[in-house]
Amino acid sequence: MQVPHPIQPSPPTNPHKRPHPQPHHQPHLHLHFPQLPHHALQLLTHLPPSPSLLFWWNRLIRTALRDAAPRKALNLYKQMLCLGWNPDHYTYPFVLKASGELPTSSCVGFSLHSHVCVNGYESNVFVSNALVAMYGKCGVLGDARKVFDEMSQRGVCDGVSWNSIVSAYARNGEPGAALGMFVLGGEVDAVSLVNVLPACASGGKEVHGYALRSGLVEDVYVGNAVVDMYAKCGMMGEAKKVFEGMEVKDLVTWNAMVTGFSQSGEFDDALVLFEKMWENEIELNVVTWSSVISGYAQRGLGFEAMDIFRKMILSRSAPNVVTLVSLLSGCAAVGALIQGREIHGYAIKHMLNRPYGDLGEDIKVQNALIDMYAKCKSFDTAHSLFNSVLPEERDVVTWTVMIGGYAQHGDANESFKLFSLMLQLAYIPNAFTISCCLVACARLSALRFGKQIHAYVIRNRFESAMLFVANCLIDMYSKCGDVDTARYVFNSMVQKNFISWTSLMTGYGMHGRGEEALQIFDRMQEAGFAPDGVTFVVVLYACSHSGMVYRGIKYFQTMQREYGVIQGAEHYACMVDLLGRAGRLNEALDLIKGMPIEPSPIVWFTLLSACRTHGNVELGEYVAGRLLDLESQNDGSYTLLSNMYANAGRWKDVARVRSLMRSAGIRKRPGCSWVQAKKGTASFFVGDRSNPQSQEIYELLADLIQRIKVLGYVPETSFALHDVDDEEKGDLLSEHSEKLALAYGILNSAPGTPIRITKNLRVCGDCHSAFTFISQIVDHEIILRDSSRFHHFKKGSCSCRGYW
DNA sequence: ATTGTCGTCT
Repeated sequence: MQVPHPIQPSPPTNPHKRPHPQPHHQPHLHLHFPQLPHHALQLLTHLPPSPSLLFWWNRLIRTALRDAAPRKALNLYKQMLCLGWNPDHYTYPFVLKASGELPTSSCVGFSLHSHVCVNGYESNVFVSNALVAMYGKCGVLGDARKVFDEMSQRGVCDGVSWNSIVSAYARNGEPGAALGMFVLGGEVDAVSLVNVLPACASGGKEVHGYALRSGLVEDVYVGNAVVDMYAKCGMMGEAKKVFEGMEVKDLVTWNAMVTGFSQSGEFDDALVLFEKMWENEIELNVVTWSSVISGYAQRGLGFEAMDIFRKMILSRSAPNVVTLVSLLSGCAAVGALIQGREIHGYAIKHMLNRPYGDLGEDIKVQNALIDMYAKCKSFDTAHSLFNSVLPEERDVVTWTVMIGGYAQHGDANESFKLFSLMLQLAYIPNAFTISCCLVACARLSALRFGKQIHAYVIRNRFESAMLFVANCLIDMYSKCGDVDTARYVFNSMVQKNFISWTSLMTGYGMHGRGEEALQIFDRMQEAGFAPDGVTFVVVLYACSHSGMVYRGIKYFQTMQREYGVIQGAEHYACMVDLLGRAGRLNEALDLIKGMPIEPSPIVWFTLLSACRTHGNVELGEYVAGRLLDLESQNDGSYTLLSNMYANAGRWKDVARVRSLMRSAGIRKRPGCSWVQAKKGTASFFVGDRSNPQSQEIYELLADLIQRIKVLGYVPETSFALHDVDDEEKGDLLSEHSEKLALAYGILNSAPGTPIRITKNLRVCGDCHSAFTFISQIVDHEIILRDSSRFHHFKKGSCSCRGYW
């Protein structure tokens, strides 16, 4: 068979096959190399290996690389090996580049390296340079450096070698080493600048200056890298200046600006630029679209992200994995299940299980889908999707999204099961996994499990993520009722950030330890952290839960003047709570009336809650009216109003509210409590008799109530009736979920150990009083967490000192 | 032949 000469290939002809239709915009390609890959491959597979024809294999591999199909390139390489061909020093740089572009493991790279050595090409400078680059992209810095050092010992390093090693350090989070090698390298070209600019985290003014002086800034790659460097440093002013000064801009330049604005919080500017790209009829690529979609998604604007996606499809731009992952995270953020399903359909059709597609890419879409379904509370779909991913294809994110989904939106116990299964199957959790488990612990107040996770963290050093993990531990310990251990974790931190301080302060606030919270507030400022809006919410919350009315007012008054933090609706809500708990209802009302911004439902709700506590029906009715105008679907508002009437003995009004609720189709959320004991977590609804120990529980409860009555406990009948629901029988005082949980806790805990109870709603007043008395006669400290705060009952008193 | 810019998840 006649084979075209390799140097000037003439088109191979096959009369039996019509040429494939070629895109119209590539006429030259069509003329010179029609169907090159297809026919050449056919020829090559039928020819005996010969060095003079190796050219064709190399050419095929290069073509695959140009088509951004590295897996295909590697398959070609495999194929040629199978057919008995020997690669040469031209082949290796291509295949090494291909393996570097695969998002998954370095295994391929290692075996290619061994092929290189076996065939004796490691002394070729091109091959060695490609090896350095490949190891850099696979994140194997040590081997990149080893190859580089061997070259430099032989004295064969060229400019490309230096550029490659700089790039290796820069892209693997070693900016210092990258800059060091850049300085050592001496010879500087455009590529050197492009490689070193990402390492200039705190501004690369010098490199930018050099680019200007040398004229290399004219190179559009260099200009883009400069724009991107400023954008990543948050110096959008500088970025914009460079952008406007660039004579040659390309799509990447625009994209870098759009992303820069979006990531530095100036999303409106990003959108302006995006519009401008439309107007200038710049052909947008997948990066542009993904960038805008991710901008919306990160701001929780899932529906807007969806609109951009539709626009993208209409303009015939092909979404890729990144686009879908961004989009799904937007759907997850707003719980947009329908839209999420739409994306799922799109993914099945266009994205998953493609030939030459990469499994390492597929798993990212799968993870994002699982996350989306879990956050949209479709746990069955999420779990079956999770199960459908083969265990060997799962990665740590697959596990983490599933664990996190259950922890935050579903069954936290399920998180624990998954976590232990994950460890059994020898997957390595990362800081995010740990964080999700700690969220689950906090939700259930599962202190024992939380301590096990803490122990795991100590055994398996989390080095660079330790700050993040420790912050999560502080939160977990606080929410599990052990703020002293939270403090211990805080004290032992080598490095603290804003979140560390805020978390601990929140912890003290929750436990009514306002003095300590305010000490932390002062120490935090001494440590150089300026308080912001969130900090003041925490401060005011701590004051109100500790009865520190005067100081709360003081902070509220000075936060704007002295700290420059503008008062938002959330701060007003805290103040209403603070005044309300102290019984200063009219002052709270005046505060709301004087608000410069529209009062949010939560502000009115807080006042209504205070009206109920203090039995001010007249004001309560007014407040309820305002509240229901704003938000008529919240079961809590109706319950408060009804309880308030019950308190005042106005049973007709109670019935009126109940029927109002019924006609609006609103049901009271049932109270539920759970308790940790030796046997694990047990949960109880009102009048619950499903627990196997039910009989003992009710007997113990009756006994306890008899005994505390002697001590002066009087059942508060107003509360007894407050929860009476026409449909619910047996809603008696003694059957409240928290009382059942307490009895279970006493039955199943060793004397002297604290009993930890969590309730989904606010604790009822009668239970609070009963708990106080019971703590006098049992050998247990009782730690009760309700939806508002913690109550530590000890020897006949409660930590909330009446501010509950 | 080899080194180069922009977008993603927990």
